[in-house]
Amino acid sequence: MSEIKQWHADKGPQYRLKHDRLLRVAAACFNQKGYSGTSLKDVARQLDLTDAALYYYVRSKEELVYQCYRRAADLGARAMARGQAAGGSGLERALAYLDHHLDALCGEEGPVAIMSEIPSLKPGHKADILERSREHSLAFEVLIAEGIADGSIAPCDVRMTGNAIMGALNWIPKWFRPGGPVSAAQVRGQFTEFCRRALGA
Amino acid sequence: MSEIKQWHADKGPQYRLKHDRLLRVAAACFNQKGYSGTSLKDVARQLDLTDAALYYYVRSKEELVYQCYRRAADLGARAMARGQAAGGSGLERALAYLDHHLDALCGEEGPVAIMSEIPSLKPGHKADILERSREHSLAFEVLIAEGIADGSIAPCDVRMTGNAIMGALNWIPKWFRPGGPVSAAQVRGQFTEFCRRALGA
DNA sequence: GGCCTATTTTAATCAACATTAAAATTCATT
DNA sequence: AATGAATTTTAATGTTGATTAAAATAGGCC
Repeated sequence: MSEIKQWHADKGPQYRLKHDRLLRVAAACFNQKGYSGTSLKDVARQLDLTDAALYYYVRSKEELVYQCYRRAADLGARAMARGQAAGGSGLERALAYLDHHLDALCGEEGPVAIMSEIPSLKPGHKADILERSREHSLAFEVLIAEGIADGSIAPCDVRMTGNAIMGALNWIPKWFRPGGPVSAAQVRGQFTEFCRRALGA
Repeated sequence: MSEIKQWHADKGPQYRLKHDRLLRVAAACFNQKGYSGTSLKDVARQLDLTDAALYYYVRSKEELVYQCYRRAADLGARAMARGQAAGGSGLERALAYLDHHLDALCGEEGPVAIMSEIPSLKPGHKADILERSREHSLAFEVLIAEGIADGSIAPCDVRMTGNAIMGALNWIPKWFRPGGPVSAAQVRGQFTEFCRRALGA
């Protein structure tokens, strides 16, 4: 990550804006067309740029993917932090986290990349993303465990339950389209409702 | 599909066996290394073959993916059929389906491909897989609706709930490894248990 | 053993993108 | 208007891995 900081450090706010836009557009492309299905030209076209121009913002396609995933991980981590900081029982905090994460997934922060291609990241990047993922899953499992301890969540296999809910969450970008038949608010409400039922004691 | 029938029709049982083995190995590769991360050479190596030899079984890499997905869809459809045929309330049938599908996902039928790369299929294949997917989702939603009608499932947004559970299910091959710390039987039991809680009235 | 088919290999070929280098343009600042 | 940094384009170049064609091998059957 220090590499990226250095790479970005000196650039102005203009740069940052466009770079962020790039990540969102790329995430949308990867989610919709698949990784191998999206060429840099595809991404560039949506930004009114040439494919070559992307290299001003990114070292390689691999790094573009990596940064998309990193962004996704950051958003997830932020949601998790908020959830943990929320008051109430374990269940309430878990749901608060989910609500925040859903907001990121479906809301204005733009599309978030589904991490389907972690394995084809280069070793260092892969390790980084995998570590963050594990951390995230673990944090969620802790929330569940705390909920069980305080009686707000029904006893269950924590690992399994965590995996199930994370899976359901990760899959959302597959079927949710902003501006589609279902609104972000609906998804948010109904999904947390679903989880409340699934977890509640 | 008629194309594949023709392609396979005259081949003997030897062929069929190896072809089936190919699909399983390929599915495992795609799930573990990602689509772009697995070259035909990778797949071939695991079969003690040369990459070129695969073309005796498959027209192209795209078709290999397609057939993996088709196999996944077939297994899903079979599980669904069994679930529908099972007796009991809507909830019981839904759970029966899930149990069968989990069996296929984690059991001896070998690894089942995660459909992450549908968008990069060629139009005809894409349409075919998408249609089957929709059919499958719809069938599951019907089960849920019937469960609500007969009082075995708590009222909920059927579409949303279906998507959530299908997402959780589809994600399983991402974290489940046969021979890993968690047994297939455990996953099966705990996952259906989870769904029972989530759905039950 | 000889013949026909099924299967696999060897050795090229090809094509699609990713990537790079150099040149052109934009744009703020003076 | 002139200068220099930031941004983008044009025009090659490379590389990876899919694909193909022809040749080699294996195996059942007469």
